[in-house]
Amino acid sequence: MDKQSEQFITNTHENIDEETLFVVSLTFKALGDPTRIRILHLLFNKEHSVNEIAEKLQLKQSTVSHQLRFLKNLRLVKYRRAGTTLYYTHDDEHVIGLLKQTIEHAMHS
Amino acid sequence: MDKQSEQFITNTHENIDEETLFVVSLTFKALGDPTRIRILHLLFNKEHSVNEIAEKLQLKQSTVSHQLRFLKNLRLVKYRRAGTTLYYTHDDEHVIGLLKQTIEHAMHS
DNA sequence: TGTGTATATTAGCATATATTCATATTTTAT
DNA sequence: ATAAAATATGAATATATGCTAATATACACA
Repeated sequence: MDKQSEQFITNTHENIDEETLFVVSLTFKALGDPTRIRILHLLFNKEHSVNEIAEKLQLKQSTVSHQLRFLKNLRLVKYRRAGTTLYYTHDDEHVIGLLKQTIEHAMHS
Repeated sequence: MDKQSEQFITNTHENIDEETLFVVSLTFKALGDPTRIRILHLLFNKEHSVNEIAEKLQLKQSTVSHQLRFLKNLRLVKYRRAGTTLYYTHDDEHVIGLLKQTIEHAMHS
């Protein structure tokens, strides 16, 4: 067995494949910013428009819009339109679960 | 009831306190980098020295040392000394759990 | 004490990221 | 068609982040 194959096999359980690594790090990166955490937290229980989010969290409309685009690209949020208003909700139960878990853990420690 | 108190109360369940927000975002930030994920993943099952990590993951010793310091500051890893060699292990079951969950989820989707 | 080995630290650089301002786009209602 | 309201976008800026080379430190042992 040549060295490369050997290394491949011996590392099978220690290496993550590139694609998984990419997805996992992106997921955590999305949750690694206070503004995005606050937005997602606000969307825990009910939908909010962009302006509602901006007002409740004291952020610029532009900031909220940028972060929502980020979250939407990762399919972590979705929206429904009502006239000119867009109501955003979360769209990834797994990620919301991670966030809830971690908030719980941080609060009780 | 004055406006400030009113706002405080109505926002009680929508706002995260500053300290929790800080801890949560730091935790996710730690997991939001491919290199740190690979290191933690390598430490899932057994301890590794700095050089072992560097060799297995094809990273510079300096890079590994820097990331280990980062992880140690957050108490995500610890080490034992054996002569001049430091063997690192993970040191936060909750965070390792988050990582395992997310890797599992990413692989089966 | 001197030498080799393992790890840590410092400084510099390049890239990534978050926010803001200004402006554009989209939709609705008149 | 035009105006108003809500949201999105682009560009600029400031800061954060990760990597690297070079060097320093810590430990073991002759």
